[in-house]
Amino acid sequence: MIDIKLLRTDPDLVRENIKKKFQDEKLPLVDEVIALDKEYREAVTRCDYLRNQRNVISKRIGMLMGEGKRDEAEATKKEVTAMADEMAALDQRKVELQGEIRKRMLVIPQIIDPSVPIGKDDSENVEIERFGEPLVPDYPIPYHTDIMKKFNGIELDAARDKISGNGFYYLCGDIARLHSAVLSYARDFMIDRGYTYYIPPFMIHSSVVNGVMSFSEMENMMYKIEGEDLYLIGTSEHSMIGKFIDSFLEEDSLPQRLTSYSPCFRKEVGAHGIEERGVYRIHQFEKQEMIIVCKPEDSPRMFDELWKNTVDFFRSLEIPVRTLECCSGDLADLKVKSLDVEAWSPRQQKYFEVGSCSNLGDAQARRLGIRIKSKDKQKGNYFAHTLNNTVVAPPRMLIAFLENHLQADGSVTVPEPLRPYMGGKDHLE
RNA sequence: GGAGAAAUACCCAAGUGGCUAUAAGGGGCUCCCCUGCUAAGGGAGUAGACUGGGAUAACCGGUGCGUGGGUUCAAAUCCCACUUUCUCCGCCA
Repeated sequence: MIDIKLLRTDPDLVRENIKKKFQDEKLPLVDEVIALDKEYREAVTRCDYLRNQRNVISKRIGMLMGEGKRDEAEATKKEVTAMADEMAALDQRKVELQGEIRKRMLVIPQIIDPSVPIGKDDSENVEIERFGEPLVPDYPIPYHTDIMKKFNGIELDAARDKISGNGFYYLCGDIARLHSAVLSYARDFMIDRGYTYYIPPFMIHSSVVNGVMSFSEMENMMYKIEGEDLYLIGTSEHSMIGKFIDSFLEEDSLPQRLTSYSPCFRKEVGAHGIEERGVYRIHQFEKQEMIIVCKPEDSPRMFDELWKNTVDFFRSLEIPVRTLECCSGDLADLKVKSLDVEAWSPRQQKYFEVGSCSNLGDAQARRLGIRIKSKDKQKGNYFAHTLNNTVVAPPRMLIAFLENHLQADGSVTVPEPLRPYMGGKDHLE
C-alpha cells in the first residue's frame, strides 16, 4: 500500500511506477482512488461538523435538564433529531468509501527503488555477483531424490499416497539429520552475527496476513484453518514482521536484527505448481529466516547486510552461488527491491533459487502500523522499513548440498562447519 | 471445556446516563524552590494516537474508558456479542 498523501500530491509518480512494473491495467485505479478520497474527505468534513453541533446541543440539553427546564430541553432535542438521518447516511457512506479506497490501495504497487532494472518478467533479472566455481564433475550426478534414497534418507511414496498427498515427504536417517544440522548451523551462524533468535507462532490471524503480503500472494500461498481466523505461515517472516503490528519503536532500539526458525506451509497454487518431482517445490519445508526493522534511511545498508549473510553462509558450506537482481516486472507488489540468491546445480548445470532478499520499504509498516517514535517533535512519528531474507530453507537447499558434495565413490563430504552438528562426521556413505 | 471476577492514562485507582475525561486520589517520571548530603518538605508539568479543514503555519474541528455492535438528544456508566487477564474446577505434552 502506498501513501494516500502521495496520491494527493504526486499521482504521476505512482503512475510511472505502475508502468515500470508493466501493470498498465492498474492505471485507472489511481484516478479512482483520488476521486473516492475527495468524496471521503468531504463526507468527513460534513460529518464532523454535524457531530460537533450535536455535541454542543446535547450538552445544552443536559444543562437545561439540570436547571429543571424540561420543556426547553424537549424543544432542543428536536434540533438534533433533524441531523440524525444525515449523519447516519454519511457514516455509512464513509465506511463504504474507506473500503473502496483500501481495496484499490492494497493492489497499487509499492514505489520501487530507482536502482531496480526495468524488465518484463524473471527472464530479465540481472546477475550481479558470483562466488565459487560452477564445476561439473566427470562422474554422473543423480537426481537429488536418488541420492537421498541411496542413503535411505527419503520416503516419498507413503507421504504422497497415504498420508498427506503430493508435495509432502518423510526425511529420515542421515539425510534428516543433515537437514536439522543445516538449520542448527544456520541458527548459530546468524546468532554469531548479532541476530536475536526467535521461534515464532506458526499460525497467524488474517489481519497479520493482510499486512505482510499482497492479496494475490495470500490466495496462492496460505492454508487457512477451518472455522478459525488462523492461517498457517508460509514463512516466519509473516509472524516476525507481524510481531510489530500497531507498535511504536524507539529510535534507539533500531535497527532490530532478528533471525527466526519455522516450518513453512505453502499451497503453491499458480505459475509453477508442484509439478517437479522430489523436494524442490513442496507444501511443507523448514526455514531459518532473518528480518530487520529499521529507520528508512538505513534500509539500503541493511539490505546489503542481509544479502551478504546468505552468500557468506553458502560459501562457508562450499556451495557455489550467484545473485540475481529482480527486475521491475518480477518484483512483488510490496517490494522496493529484491535479490534472489541461487545455488549451483552440477546435475542441471544451472543455478536455482535458494533464497530471496527483500526490502519492503514502508509497505508492510503502513499496513501493520509499525511506526517509529521521533525524538524530533517537529518531524513527528514515521513508518519503519522492513526487510527479510532467507538464511537457508531445506530440504530444497539439500539438493544443492548433495549435488555439490557428492563424490565419485558415491559418498557425500560434510564441510567442516557442519561437522559438529553431524556428530563429527566428515562424510556420509 | 465449566463457574465466578475483572479490563479507565506510564503504574495503581475513583467515577453507575448530562452540569470536571477539561479523568478525582495515589505512585512514578521531568523541571523549579527550600534544605545541605544514602533524607525530608513545597510548587509546576505529565495523554498518546489516528483523522478533517487550513499553507507541511497559527488556529478550529472529529474519534478514544479491552474490541465490535445496540438503546438515547446524550453512554466509561444501560443492553448484546466477542477478546484477554485473574481465581477455582476439569483435561492435557
